[in-house]
Amino acid sequence: MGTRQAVRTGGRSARVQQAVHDAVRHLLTERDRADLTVPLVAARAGVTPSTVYRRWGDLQELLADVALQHMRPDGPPADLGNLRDDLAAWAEEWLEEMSSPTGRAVARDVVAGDGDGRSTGQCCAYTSGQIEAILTRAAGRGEDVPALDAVLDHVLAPMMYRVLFISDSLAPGYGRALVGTLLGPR
Amino acid sequence: MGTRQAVRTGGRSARVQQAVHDAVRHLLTERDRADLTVPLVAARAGVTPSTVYRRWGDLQELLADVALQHMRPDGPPADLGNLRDDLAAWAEEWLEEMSSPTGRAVARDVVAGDGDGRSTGQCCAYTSGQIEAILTRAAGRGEDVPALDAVLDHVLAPMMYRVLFISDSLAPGYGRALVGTLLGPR
DNA sequence: ACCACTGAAGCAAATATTTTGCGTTAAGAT
DNA sequence: ATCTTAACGCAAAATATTTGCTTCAGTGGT
Repeated sequence: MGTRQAVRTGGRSARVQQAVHDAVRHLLTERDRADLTVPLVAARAGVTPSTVYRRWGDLQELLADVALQHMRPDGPPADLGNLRDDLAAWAEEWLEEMSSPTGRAVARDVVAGDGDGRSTGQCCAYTSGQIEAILTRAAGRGEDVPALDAVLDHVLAPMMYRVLFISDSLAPGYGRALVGTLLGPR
Repeated sequence: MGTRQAVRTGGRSARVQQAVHDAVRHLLTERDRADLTVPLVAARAGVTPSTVYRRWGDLQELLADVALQHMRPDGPPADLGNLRDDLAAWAEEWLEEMSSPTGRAVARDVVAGDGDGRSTGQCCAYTSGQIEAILTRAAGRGEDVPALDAVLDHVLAPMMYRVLFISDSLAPGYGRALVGTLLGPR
């Protein structure tokens, strides 16, 4: 019984994943999402369709995967010196990214493309991680901090609800207002 | 220039819609949702696939349409005599329906299947209508009532977030607790 | 550095699906 | 009762998906 072979993460596999992701992102800028197809993406990526089908299963899961990359935080949350401003800044930035047509589509793709709970789970992990970083930092300063769940319930959830369900443009300062409601008057 | 012809709502069209919806609901109880296809649904409904494609566009939109029926309230919200209990009862009932695997799938279908904002919009209309009925009734009694948006932000949104993004089972009393946070201590 | 092992990609044939043109049926308006 | 045309059925054509088999190239062992 030989050694167990590892999953392949580098080299050609990595290049294919990169090429396919790039192809999706590029096509999404020049065509309507409704007429994206796997063969189209594969052609643009210089890959056979069957490769895409075997790795991602179907277009929905591929879109969810690409959407997740889009949601991955690019760095630790900004440090403005106090909890209220840190949370408000993070919320406003999140809204800025997610309330655009592109952002809304990203959110929908994440929700739509998870047979199991993988993509939504990873999405939660990203945002929870960012919020936790903010809370931990504030606790280190000696501030009173709310529970992570309270922030999810009363700041993130309302923003996500509006992004997913309501297409009206959002009032500026909405994120900051939610933080104000959570933390109470200054 | 002749009279504009109306959309057909009754007779054969209605029967086809009914048959197709029934077929989807039935198949969903005996097969995994991943291997539902339009031809399969059409066969069960006794209809040609092209009929389904022409009326609904694709499987996702059909599933969203069926999911919407599932979310349509079956009556006015229960009247327990005061705002707090009315909201709490409504929230708990909503959770009961939507936190099951079936309920989660329904929510996901509504979000996934809307190219425009039709299905999410209708979904909002249903829930907003129910909440508004509760608020209006309470106002008629002379109670202080929160704004509709406040209920959406701090009661419905957190519940929807958990249904869509977190697969853990929900703590009993979660809906009532959210209402408590919104309305303040009794 | 080379080799053996095998996961992942390519290719192409077999299936399944979606789209489309056209004839037919029946809902709704006059 | 009659007319108009939206919506359905059918079948052919176009696309997309699955699958068996072969080839290619990371990864770990020597």
